[in-house]
Amino acid sequence: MATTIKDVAKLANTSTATVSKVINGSYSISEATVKRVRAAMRELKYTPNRRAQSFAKQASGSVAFVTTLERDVAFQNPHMFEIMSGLQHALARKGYSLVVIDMAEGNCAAVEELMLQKSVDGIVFHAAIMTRELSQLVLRYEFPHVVIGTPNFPSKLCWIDNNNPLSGELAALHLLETGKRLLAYIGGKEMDAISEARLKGAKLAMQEARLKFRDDLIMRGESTIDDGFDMTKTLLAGQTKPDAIVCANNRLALGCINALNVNKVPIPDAIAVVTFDDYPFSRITNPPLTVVNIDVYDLGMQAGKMILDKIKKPKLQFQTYITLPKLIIRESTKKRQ
Amino acid sequence: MATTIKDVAKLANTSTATVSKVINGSYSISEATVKRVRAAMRELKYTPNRRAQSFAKQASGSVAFVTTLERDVAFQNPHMFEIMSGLQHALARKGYSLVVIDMAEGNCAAVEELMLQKSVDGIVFHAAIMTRELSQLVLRYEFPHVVIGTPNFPSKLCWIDNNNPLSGELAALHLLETGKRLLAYIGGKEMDAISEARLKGAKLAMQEARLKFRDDLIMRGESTIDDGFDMTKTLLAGQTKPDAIVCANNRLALGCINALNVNKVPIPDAIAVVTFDDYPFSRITNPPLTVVNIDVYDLGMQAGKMILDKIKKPKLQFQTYITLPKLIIRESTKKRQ
DNA sequence: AAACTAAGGGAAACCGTTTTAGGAGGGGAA
DNA sequence: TTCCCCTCCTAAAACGGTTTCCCTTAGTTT
Repeated sequence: MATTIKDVAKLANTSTATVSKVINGSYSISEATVKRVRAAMRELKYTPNRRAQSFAKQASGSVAFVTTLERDVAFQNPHMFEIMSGLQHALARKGYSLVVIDMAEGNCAAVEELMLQKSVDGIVFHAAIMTRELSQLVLRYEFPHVVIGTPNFPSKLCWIDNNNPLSGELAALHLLETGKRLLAYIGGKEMDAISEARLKGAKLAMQEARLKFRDDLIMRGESTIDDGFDMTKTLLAGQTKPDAIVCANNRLALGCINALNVNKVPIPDAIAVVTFDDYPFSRITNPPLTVVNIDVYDLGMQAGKMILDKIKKPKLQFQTYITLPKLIIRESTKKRQ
Repeated sequence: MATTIKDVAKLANTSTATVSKVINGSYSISEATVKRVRAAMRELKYTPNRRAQSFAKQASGSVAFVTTLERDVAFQNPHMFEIMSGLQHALARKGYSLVVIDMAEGNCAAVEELMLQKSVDGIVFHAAIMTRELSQLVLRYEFPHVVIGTPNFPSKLCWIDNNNPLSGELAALHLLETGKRLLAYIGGKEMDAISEARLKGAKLAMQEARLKFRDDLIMRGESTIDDGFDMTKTLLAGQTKPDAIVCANNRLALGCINALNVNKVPIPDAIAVVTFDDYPFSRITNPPLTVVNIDVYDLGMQAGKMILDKIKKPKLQFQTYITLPKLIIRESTKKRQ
């Protein structure tokens, strides 16, 4: 039999109500009593039973992170881990715990259950799994939520995201500064909101330089190493060869670099390459990759803070970009020494 | 006001006890009653309140995964995500949820709290964060647990791990088969249990071939790309040059390959390279890496099943290796076509 | 027909907290 | 002195299920 609040009350010669108040603060209790209770708690090594607590308080003290742990996708999203890390830290700091849910392909039922069961106080979604249907569902229940990343359809959901357009702009600007003019873009399919946002930013940078992104230099495919390779080959075979390539993400970039190397295209002299998000291996590709990096850990952290805010004040509404992208210049865009 | 079990009971014209029994099964209830109750539940869109359930049942229905989400370390452990994925799936299948806990540097208090608070029914630890102190703590509380990976000190904890020695053996065997004889090993520090286990296996393979691992060809350092690079350089500068290098993990391998390339050492003709764990980028290094791969997803899955077993039968004791390593041969050990 | 058994169902206890409503006691104001 | 107000504390009622224990009923044995 574990020690309960009653044992503490008895030992401290007071009522359970008083003990509870001492634990939770926010009530006026005389200093003497507080001391007595504290001593009793210490003596009995008492810790409140969390299950009873969340039952009585009508709040679980936990937040769900709904994302995809899909085997292959997870590999494509090393970021997920860092986001989760930031999220967990933000929550733990306030005594909340993080429950990870894998949202298999369109399985809204799992999320509905989560809200119905009241097993968590709030939900953080990864934009990658957000569908219109799911969005409706969350709004209908008026459940505290935050989406990390921008949903790729209009919605009234609360979200926070990195500034992807700005990232794209920075990438293109950098290339322009190194004297490149014929920029190509290798991105995901149209539904890939991140890729599109970055492209948008890149286009903006060109426009501001009174240049234009050539439509035939914009390629779209799956976000895989293989497709990055193929799209690059297609670009090389085209009539207008670019003098720089912006890759929407690291997988495409890996494929791209590989294709350039195989075809013995000098990087960056003939074609420079820039991509997004710094990874350990960005430094050891041949040549090392220039990237526009964003702080995903911080993104998770902010999301954590926001969901806690939302839980406190459910009416809170926000849609925002956070964390500024930062350019890390490596050999894929600058001459080797 | 949410709908409760009472509402259902009233509508189905029965008692809450009966409704509860219908929900949980395992009691004899007439078919007619079951139907009536089910209908009422459906009509009211009733879902049991999970907080109340875990309070009444004295079981939270969740399992903690205690690991390190440390910013840098997480990058070094892309595996963590896959393990987590397998774990989550195994748990979800049985209606359990996964709580992720970051165990900051030796913070046993967090784990003790977890057990004291009874906020989870069992704990899965990642071996990387296992200390003697923590081990004692868990054993003292007799708390259901599973350690993924082998603790690097003797302990009575329950654990499951990949067969790292066998992986090492396979790696070395493969090199021997391709005609290599002077094997070098680039690994983590002595306390890196995984690295040591793989080395042990590699040594065994050599022994069986009546060869010996030369001590001066065994290097130890941090598991970073940089140290992999440096250790390889040291090997190249040594008097006895190896004709093959076994790298304890992918970071070391990346550094190693890089160093060989920089020094224009032909791979695999002069020196072959083999490492462990397949990553997307294993395919696109120059040359692509031969790896001995293990199924970490499955590891997580098995750990999930085991912790559920332990929760049911706390006396269960096991320490075991699972999942067989598999060799994936690429150009870093075979001649290019 | 009586006695026994098994199955179905309900009343009430229980799980360990929090929270509410109210009581006791002391101090200050009228 | 009386009244009021504050402070500190407590008894008891939630919170929403599960589980135990017992009662009823119908079927089976003897």
